[in-house]
Parts: sequence; structure tokens; C-alpha cells
Amino acid sequence: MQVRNLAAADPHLEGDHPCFGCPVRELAVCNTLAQGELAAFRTSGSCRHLGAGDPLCWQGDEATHVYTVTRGALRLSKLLVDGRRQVTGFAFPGDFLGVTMEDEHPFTAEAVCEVELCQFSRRRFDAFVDSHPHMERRLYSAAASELAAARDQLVLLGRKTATERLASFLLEMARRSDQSPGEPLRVMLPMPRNDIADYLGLRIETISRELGVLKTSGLVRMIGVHEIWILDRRGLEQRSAGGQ
Amino acid sequence: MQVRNLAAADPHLEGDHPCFGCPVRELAVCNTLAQGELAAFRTSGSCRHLGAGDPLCWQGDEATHVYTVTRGALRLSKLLVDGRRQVTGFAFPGDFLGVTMEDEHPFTAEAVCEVELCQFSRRRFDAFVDSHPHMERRLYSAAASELAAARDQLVLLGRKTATERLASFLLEMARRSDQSPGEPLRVMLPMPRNDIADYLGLRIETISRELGVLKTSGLVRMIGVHEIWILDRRGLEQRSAGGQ
DNA sequence: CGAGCGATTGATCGCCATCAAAGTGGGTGG
DNA sequence: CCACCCACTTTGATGGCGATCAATCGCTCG
Repeated sequence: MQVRNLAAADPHLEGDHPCFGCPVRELAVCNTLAQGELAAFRTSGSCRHLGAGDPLCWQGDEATHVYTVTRGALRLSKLLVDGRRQVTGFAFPGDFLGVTMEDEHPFTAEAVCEVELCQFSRRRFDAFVDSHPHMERRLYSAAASELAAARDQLVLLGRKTATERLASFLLEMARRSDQSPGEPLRVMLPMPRNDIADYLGLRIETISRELGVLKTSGLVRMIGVHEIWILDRRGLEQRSAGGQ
Repeated sequence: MQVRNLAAADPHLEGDHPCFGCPVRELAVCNTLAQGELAAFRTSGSCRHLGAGDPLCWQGDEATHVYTVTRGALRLSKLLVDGRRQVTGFAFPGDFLGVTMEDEHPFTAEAVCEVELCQFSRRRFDAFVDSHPHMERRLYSAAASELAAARDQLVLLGRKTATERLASFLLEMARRSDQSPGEPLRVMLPMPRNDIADYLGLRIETISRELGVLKTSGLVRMIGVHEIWILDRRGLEQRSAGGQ
């Protein structure tokens, strides 16, 4: 799930196509569309920009739009009535927001940094999908991926220790980050510690402490709060309790 | 998600149709098919029976088939390398097993009691879906439902207390059980306590103790180990920390 | 330079796990 | 029919991991 700017070299897109230069052309749900379809699709959408902290949608609000993330990162979270929060995931470039059959947003989505999205009205999106079966297939594929990720997270939250959770998280973030080949793996953590804590079912102090342990053990190196280098991937994998 | 035997009264199915009398006709993914389609679909499948404890498939094995549960209940679980287990869900009549884009089963599925399934080879199933767009849509819907359920479970595992987890579980099981209207709600728990524990991220002793608390509080009544009556649904909902 | 927020570090607490033992119930064989 | 067995459940006593409470650090921005 790495983001590469391939569009500039995409032989199927001409320079005046609205998706020309799109950084997630190869990743997003629209990657199954041929140029003509893509043009028709794209005209039904629009761009959207969010600053750090800005909400995209609230849990329970009517789901009027769907989105594809083209830049930045969002946190997806659910609240209990008393304010306890569970971050159910993060959305990165290429990720699609809108897999649901409900009329309401199943979670709150907020930007954790500068974010850009491709936005479509749900109605027009559904109509488009109806007339493009391979788009439906691609959506199903996206849903299946999200489901597999959610199940892995169930194992993490139900059965892993704090250290294992953090190690798993760093490895997951490394997988989803842009990587130049070879160690050390550079992991960008655009979200604050609190979001990591709410994602891993822990408290912020525990995140700090366990990061300290990994640092002292020589497994990682911290470059400021938002960047971490994985110095010993194998060691980190051993501490992550595998997964299957 | 209640199971009713509607097929006997289904005006669209004749008595000699192989799906005539199917107890999950209205629930399963095949419910979008017209009688002719259904006949074609059905001939590509077969029945399968499992006794309590029998495995249906193992995590990591090649996923050669997909299934619809017609009777009984299965537990779906994932293992860590050291044997810790997370039950990611239970499958009941009407539920579809096979939402994945991977070639391997994402979890182990085992019968918790006598089970009957409708079984299809994955290859033939995929081919059938390819030529029936509303089936594809129905599959997507199934995936979206599973995803929503998984996200709710993330909140439960990440942020709820033991009491809240158990209360949520009982209410979920009540929703998925056959109900005659009116209190008390009868909840069938075909799975052993250990499965409940591994589903809720707790230990078996905690399940026992918390059930005792709910019993002493007059919220539930236990009729043997596998049946529970919810005497005070509102009270149980208050202890479940809501959802939303 | 100071205010303010997020992150880190330290001290203590509490929920649930763990260890241990007793109770229960269903199935089998005598 | 009953005695036994074994697996599952329940109940009790203790312990540990991560939460909570509290103080300090460090960066960013005015």
C-alpha cells in the first residue's frame, strides 16, 4: 500500500485529464476505470481540503458523500456516551471512505494533518457504480480489505499486551508508509500520541513508556515525535506476537 | 436478523425446488435471486453437516469453498503463535462465510453445536457472481455489515469494561436470536464460556463472575448454562455503555 | 520571554488475570 | 439404575499490567 506518483508516467492519461497527476491513481477505487470512464466519474466529484483537526464527518450524521484520500491522514473514531473514544482506523492516501450500506456515517472522521480528498455525492457515486460492474467489484475488494484489517485489530485489542500492540502498530504504519528499500524503515506518525493510544486501546502514558522501552532496547530510534526509524525489524516483529 | 421459516409459505418457490423449505431463504446471500437463478445456483452447491467441535476450515488453509449457514452456530477465531486465541465472531443461520479477497481462510471456523451449511466451490461461486450483478451487490452488503459489526467489536475490546462487554454481548445475542415478542428476551448461548471469553477479550472466570453479578442484580436469569433470559432489557442496555 | 499544549516520567491504584479448588452435569459402562 | 468420570463451570485468594493521578519537560507560537 505504498503511495507513488505514477500518474505522471501513466500512458493512459493525457495531460489535460482532471486526474492527470493524481498521486493515488494506482491505489484508489477508481483505478479500475479506463480513461473515458474516469473522466465521466471525475466530473461528478470535487476536491476538498482540510486543515489539521478539521472534521470531515461526524458519526451518526447523514452520509451524503464518499471520499478518496489523496494526501495527508485522517483518524476514524467512535465514541461511547461517556466520552471514551476508540479510533477504529486511520485513512491514508489511496484509501476510500464510504464502505457502508447505512445512511449514517459509522464513525467520525477528522484530519490529523493537512488533508486533501476527492469527494463525490453518494447518490451520484451509487448511480455510477450501478452502471460500472467492475467498480462494484473494486468496492467489494475494498470492503474485504477493511474487514481483514479490522479482524487483525480485534486480535490486537483482545489478546495482545501493550508492547505487542505498539510493535504491531509500528510495523503496520511502516507497511503503509512510503518506503525507500532497505533499513532503517522510516515510519511517519502524523497523528498525536492520544490517537495512537485510542487506536491501540491504551492510554497515552503507556504509549510513551512502551516507546521508551523499544528505544532503550535499540529496536527503534525517534526523530522528533512524528518520525520513527525501525532499526531492527526482525526484533520488532518478534515483539509483535506475530499475527498470521 | 431473525430466523423464520418462511419458505414454506414462499409463493415463489415450488415444492420440488431444492431450496424449498430452506430456513434461511430470506436471510442468505441468495435471497436476491429469482427462482430460475436460484435453481441454477443451488445445483452448484451441496449440503454439509458438522457435529459439535468439528472444524469447517483452518486459518491459513486454501479457501476452496464458501458457505451459508442454515442451522446451528460456528465460532470464527484467529490464533497467535503462542496459542492465545481471539474469537472474531460467531456465524448463525443466514450468515455467509466467504467474504474475502484472499486465497486463504482468514480465520478458523468450528462448529459449536450441530451445524448444517450450504456449500459452494469458490470457483463456481465467483463465476456465478460475475454473471449476476445483484449478487455482487448483495455480497458487498454482507461485507459492509460484517465491517460495521467488527468496528463495534473494536469499541468493545478497546474501551469497554468487563461488565459492559458482557451486557453488550447478551444484547447482541438477543438481537441475533429467534425472538417471540415481549419480555423476557430468551437468549440462547450455544457456545461454551471459553468461546465467550475469547470473543470478549476476557478470561472464562471473569465471564462467570460478571454473569453472576447480572444475575444477582436481577437483570438476567439463567436457565442452564446455554440459555439466559433478559429480565430487564433497559437495565442491561444501561450497563452496556450504549453503542453510538 | 512566557503561555500553552502535547509528551514524558514518576508514584500509586484497581480491574481483571492468574492460580487454586470445589461444584455441576451429561455420558458411559458396570 | 447407579457410580464413575471427565469436561465445563463456578467460586475463592492473590498478583500484575496498565490505568490513574501528578509533576516536569519541551516544543511552538505569540
